[in-house]
Amino acid sequence: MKPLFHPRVEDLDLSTILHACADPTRLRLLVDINTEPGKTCGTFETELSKSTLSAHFKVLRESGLVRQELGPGNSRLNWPRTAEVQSRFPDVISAILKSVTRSHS
Amino acid sequence: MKPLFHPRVEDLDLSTILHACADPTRLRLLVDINTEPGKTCGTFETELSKSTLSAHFKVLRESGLVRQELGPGNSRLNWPRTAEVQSRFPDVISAILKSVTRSHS
DNA sequence: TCGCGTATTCGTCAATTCACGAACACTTGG
DNA sequence: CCAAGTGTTCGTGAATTGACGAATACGCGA
Repeated sequence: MKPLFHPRVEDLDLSTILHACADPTRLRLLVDINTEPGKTCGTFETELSKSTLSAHFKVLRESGLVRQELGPGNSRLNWPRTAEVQSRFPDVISAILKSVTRSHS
Repeated sequence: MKPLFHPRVEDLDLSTILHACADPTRLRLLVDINTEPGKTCGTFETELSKSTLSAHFKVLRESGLVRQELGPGNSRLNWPRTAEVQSRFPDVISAILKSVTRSHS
């Protein structure tokens, strides 16, 4: 099987990361992954089709915001790479996540 | 003449703001505006055409990141609305701006 | 090995984005 | 009033995005 691509920390690009966060669906996914690390793709609440959701996860993964690891039964476990991203761009992701959870409550 | 539209603070939308920041050109403009408040549109270093640049300023303005004010000779003075944006989404913009200036030096 | 569950890939499609030049609008100095 | 300077608007075109269903790939339990 094909290994999933993940950018190295030194290759992270701020514009790419912001673009990944700029979509409401992806921002929601990112918050959920950070709230409940290790969730599989099928466990997210959404109205979107599987293929659309898969594409969004791909954007998050290739931007470096999320690490996807193979789980049981061909599932993907989604882990936040927030700490790694913060090492390159301090406070950016944490501030975004806080703003979302804050305005949502 | 037509007054330029500016969103109210309570109408700011995080996804819209992140989208505005996600373009490298606009991010650069935003940094420049914050570094040197009051610059006119024509004083930014760029290879882009006037119409393209004008469109980018419009995105920044309509997202709420920048206030454009009429200056002498039909020019536009560009002011950051960073403080206002921060009141809705604390630390988001400041963290982004710091990351850009930091990685650029 | 067969079938089920999970997720990706592919092809398509409508909508949006980003770029440009030409034309227009507005202010100001001569 | 005219010309120069500054930006916006409009029409165009190429590229990207975001959505979907159908088909495919993979792991695992029976």
